[in-house]
Amino acid sequence: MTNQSEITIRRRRPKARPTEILAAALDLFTERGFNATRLEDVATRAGLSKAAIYLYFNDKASLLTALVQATVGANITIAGDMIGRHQGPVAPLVRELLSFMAGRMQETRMPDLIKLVISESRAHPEIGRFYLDNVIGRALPLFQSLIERGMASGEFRKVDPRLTVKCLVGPMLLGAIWKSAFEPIGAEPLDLAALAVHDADLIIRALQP
Amino acid sequence: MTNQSEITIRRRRPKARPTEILAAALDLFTERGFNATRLEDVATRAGLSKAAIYLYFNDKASLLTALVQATVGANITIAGDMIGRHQGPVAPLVRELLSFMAGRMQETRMPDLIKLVISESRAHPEIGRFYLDNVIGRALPLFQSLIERGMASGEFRKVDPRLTVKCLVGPMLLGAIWKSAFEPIGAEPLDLAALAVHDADLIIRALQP
DNA sequence: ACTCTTATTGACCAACGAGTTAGTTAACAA
DNA sequence: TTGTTAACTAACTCGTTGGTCAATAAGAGT
Repeated sequence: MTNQSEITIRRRRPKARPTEILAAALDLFTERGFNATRLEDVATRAGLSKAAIYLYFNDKASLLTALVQATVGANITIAGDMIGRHQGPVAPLVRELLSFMAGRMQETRMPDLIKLVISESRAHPEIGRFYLDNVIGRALPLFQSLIERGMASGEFRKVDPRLTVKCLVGPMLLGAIWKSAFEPIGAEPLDLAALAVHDADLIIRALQP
Repeated sequence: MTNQSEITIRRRRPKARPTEILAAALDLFTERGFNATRLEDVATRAGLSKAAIYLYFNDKASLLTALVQATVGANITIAGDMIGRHQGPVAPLVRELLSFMAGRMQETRMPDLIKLVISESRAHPEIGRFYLDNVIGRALPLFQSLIERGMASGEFRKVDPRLTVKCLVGPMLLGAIWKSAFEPIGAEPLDLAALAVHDADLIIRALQP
């Protein structure tokens, strides 16, 4: 408020702008939600004017699209590598992957982004479609291949891999929504790491022949 | 469009209004989302004027609150009865309860309502809080007591009941979001009944001593 | 110093939609 | 028939905000 060093000095830094804008947008979208966030506020937080945002993005929705693109892709690629590289029994890898997910959920703003995508997928189908194709459509088959590998080697009993994958991932989705939607309004904190361990434990046991 | 019988005849039917308004609101909220729905449209679909809505509801948000209250409370009570009445081994009851949930998800608009609550809990904390207290805060302990009963009788092995409940419910939440957020934009349909059966199956197996 | 390019902005607008109000009409009782 | 009340609406207010544009200034090159 009384911060005198906040006097805006016009600067031309076209390279740095987009990421600054996205960072500000992520902050505000997760704090107040997509609709309640005024582009004006994104601008001030990013240290430029609202009009300048339109030099770098087409409209409000494309901010969200860019955010999803920048954030989620990387994690899936890492997970894919983990799975591709791995040899031997798959049970430890299942544990490792779930713990990896839990870690990302605690450290990054993935839960908020997931909530945003779910919330806005009606009003902005492009965003939902992108998420469906690039996150869900990649993550689920990845896990599914893992289960199938375990079944082929006799490590796991025969089950429907598609349903099993959803049972494996469901609790983590619950965790994400818990963190992003319910903790902010007073729900007791949920230990995602512990949930991941327990989840992996239950599913692996359930898959013993 | 050319429906001549649509000439609006003013009627005074105060008893019927609220439910008609809520029905219209539910339709539109789930179709277009909460923010994108104009109160004007709710009014026309309900067959009255926007101003009349304010005779029955305080504001837009209270429409959503009323919707949640009317829809979710009943189911939980039913589930509570099922659990209270039940005797003997709990495994069959777990299956029955999950299948009951799946049924409600397929037949009613619960998935859409859940998505709405999640989406709007930031902008309208009262709604989120209500859901937290009356749905989550009732449903989870209910399931938890069931698990604990099974553990006490020796039917289940000892596990953390809180985490286990979340692993049990998570897949159903995934199902709800799948139906409400992703199926409308082209995701392959998900058989919730089959998911419920599989989910119950996995968890019960995982809980064998 | 002086251009020239382009990043940046202040000021604007059009549209929109939640909520209000003053007036109108249905229903019913006396 | 008429008066009264409660249900209802047309038409308005008013704050809000996404998006635009002409004007401005920062920096690079000369």
